[in-house]
Parts: sequence; structure tokens; C-alpha cells
Amino acid sequence: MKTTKISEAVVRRLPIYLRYLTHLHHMNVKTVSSQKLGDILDINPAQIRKDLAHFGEFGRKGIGYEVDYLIEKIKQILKLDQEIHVALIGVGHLGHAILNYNAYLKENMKIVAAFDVDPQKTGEVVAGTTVYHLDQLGDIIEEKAIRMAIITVPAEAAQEVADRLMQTRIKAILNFAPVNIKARDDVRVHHTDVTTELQSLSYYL
Amino acid sequence: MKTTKISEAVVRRLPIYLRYLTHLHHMNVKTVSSQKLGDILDINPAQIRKDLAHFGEFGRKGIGYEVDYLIEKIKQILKLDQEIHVALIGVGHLGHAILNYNAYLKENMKIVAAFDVDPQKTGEVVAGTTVYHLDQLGDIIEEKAIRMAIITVPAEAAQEVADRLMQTRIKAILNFAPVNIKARDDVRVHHTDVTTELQSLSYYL
DNA sequence: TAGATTGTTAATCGATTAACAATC
DNA sequence: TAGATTGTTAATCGATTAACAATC
Repeated sequence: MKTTKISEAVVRRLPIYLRYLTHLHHMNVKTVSSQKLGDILDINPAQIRKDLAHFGEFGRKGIGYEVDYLIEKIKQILKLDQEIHVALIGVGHLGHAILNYNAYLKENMKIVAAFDVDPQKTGEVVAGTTVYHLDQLGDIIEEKAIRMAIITVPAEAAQEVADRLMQTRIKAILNFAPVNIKARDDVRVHHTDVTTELQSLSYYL
Repeated sequence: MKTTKISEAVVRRLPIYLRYLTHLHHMNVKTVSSQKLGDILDINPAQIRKDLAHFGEFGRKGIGYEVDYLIEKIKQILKLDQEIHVALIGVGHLGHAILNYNAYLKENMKIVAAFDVDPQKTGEVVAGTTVYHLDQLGDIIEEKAIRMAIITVPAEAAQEVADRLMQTRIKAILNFAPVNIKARDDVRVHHTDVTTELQSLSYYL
């Protein structure tokens, strides 16, 4: 099918599929049905088929989906078939943790530079990634062809950092600061934050 | 209105409202309209009114919402008017970062115990929180009246940890491991994971 | 062939938004 | 009073699920 308007819900499920398909690949499984996938991931099989059908006919009737082929296709859709360089801004505790997580990101995604306003941290190397001063943001992003950014600064500084990022080529931001960041229409911002998650979970106690 | 069946989408917005209302409180703002709230948070004002109306009539026609009163009400709804003790399982990089985040959780939420399988880590104190061996999970959860858990172990261990948690009084789990955890109907599990977030963002590049 | 499973249409369900009477 | 803003109903929009012909 043609790429009309793909909803965010669909896009958010693709990495979930990819994750389990990769697991199946390592288990040497060759083929999987939407039924099996749905059982494991707690997602309706019809929804999985529909999600995938947005992007093409990847399965075979009577058989299911070929694991390796589907992995390849989903990676293409998510642009994970190319190297994606990521910047991280804010080398506090959370920033540190994510930098240490770098090796796990795999799928061609890599944090290649970190930034902080603290001159003490500048020049430091955290888990293999150099920390630059925030003033170098534009230059390094250009130099290292960085396309995505992770914000792990305090809430008060987040919008300012986002504004600086929007003066660069960055088109996607993952914001961990507990504040709603305003961005232009052509820049995609996702928010995630431990406190908010825990507070909404608390409702169900 | 009566508490019929509140959707997850509504529950997830409540902490967002609470966060900004708390900000307004610190700014000494007394009253706010759904219009203003919506502008700042990028949420439709009608939706905000509807979300809140699920739980009662908190506003005043022609005036808006009284900030302090609404804060109090949302805290009640989210059960944040009581002390909520949280356990963290898996003291790796991410676990460390979240433990250091503890002070920021506020709103009566507190990580009071950490667990790990590594005997080397047992007894250690991270950011004020003692690390216990996983074998003590049930005992400590009982002793410290813990009601929520954060899983930050590797993917392979996550389901096993969840299974152990389900033998305790825990009814809400925040899972950072990149795997879909299966749980009983009476246990609420939310998933969050940096890799998945980054991969779905990548689609928009 | 018979059984399995896709891709897709139609039906259902639920969530968001618009509109407005009530009222501060 | 006039203007502002809620709570709520009705309209819209979109996402999920069921069902099934096509076909491996």
C-alpha cells in the first residue's frame, strides 16, 4: 500500500515488532505468523497485519512472515538501515546512564557527542563519548552529521536547549526533562520522564 | 461525575497537568483556565475540561480552576496524597541514574530499597538507598510496605523478576527492560525504553 | 487437497473536538 | 450587565477488531 498518513501509534509499534523479530532471528526461527507475534506482544494479530500492510505486502498467505525479510523491511521503514548519529545534551546522572547505554542502542544508532554547560565536564570522555561545551553545539552537529538529539538537562534549561537545537539540522528530539517543549512543525519531539510514568502508574494502586 | 471507566490516555495526562499546575503554584498564580493550560501543554482545552470532569466539578464557570485546589484534587486522584514506597530492581547504570533521581520524584513517591543479584553490590548504598540481594525481595517489600517497582535489569532477567514481584503485594511495575513483560490482570505494567523511543523517532527523520 | 494465514473491507469501539446552555 | 469560562452533549474523527475472500 502507499504511504498515506501513518499514525504515531503504528510507528510506535514497529520497534516493538523489530525487537521481537530480532530475538526470533537469534533463535534461528525462519517464519512467524501475526497470530504468534500477537500472542507474545499482547497485540491483536489483525492490527499487526494492518500495521505492516501500510508499507507493503511483506507476508505470504498460508505461511506468515519471513523473519529476516521482515526485519530488513522494518529497518528500512524506520531508517535504521543507515547510520544515525545522535547528540546528548546534559551530562548529569541520567545523561551518564544513557551514554553507558550507547552500546545497547545498536541498529546503527550511535551517540557520537555529548554536551554540557559545565566547563568542568568539557573534554571529559564518558563511556567513550567526548563531552563538548554547549557553545560548540552547532559546529559539532554539523561536523559529525548528527541528526537526532537527546535532552537530559534540568527542566529550566530544556526549552533553551531545544531552541538552540532548532537552529541546527536536528529534526528529532527525545526529551527527558519534565517540561513540555515547544518546537516547530518540522521538528519532532517525543517526551519521556520517569516521574510522570510513576505518577500515572500510581493511579492504578 | 462518577468514576466509570477512566481511559489510560486520561490518566497519563493528569501528571502533565499536575506538573504545570505545580509550576503555576510556585509562580504564585491563583487561577488558570483550560484555555491557558491547553496553550502551554499543547492539549485541546475541551479535552482538559472533560478529563477533569470525570472526577468532579473542580472549576468555576467564568473563572477557571483554582490552582491550589486543582493540585490537591489531582494528587488525590493519583493517590499522591499518601506516601508511596517504591523498589528498584537492577542496580546497573540506569538503576544508578534513577536512584540518583530519587530526590526529584517528590510528590510523596520514594524509592526505599534497591535489589540486585550481584553479591558485590549487596550492602552498598547508592544515593542514600541500600542495595539488597534479590533473594530478600519478598521480605523487604513486606517490611517496608513497598507498593510499586521499577525494573532496570537486562532483558533476559526481566520476566523472572516480574514473576517474583507478582508473588508479593506489588500491583504496579515500571519496566525499563526492552522486553514485553506478561503479568496478571491485577498487576499494572508500563513499559518504557530508550532504544524503542529513539527507533520510533527515527521514522520522522 | 485441506489447513493456515495473509491483506483488506466492513463493523465496532473509543477518543477527541466543537458547540453551547448555564453561570460566575 | 457583559465577558469569560465551565461542564456536558452531540458531532467528528481515528484507531482497533472482526470477518472473509484470496492464496500459499
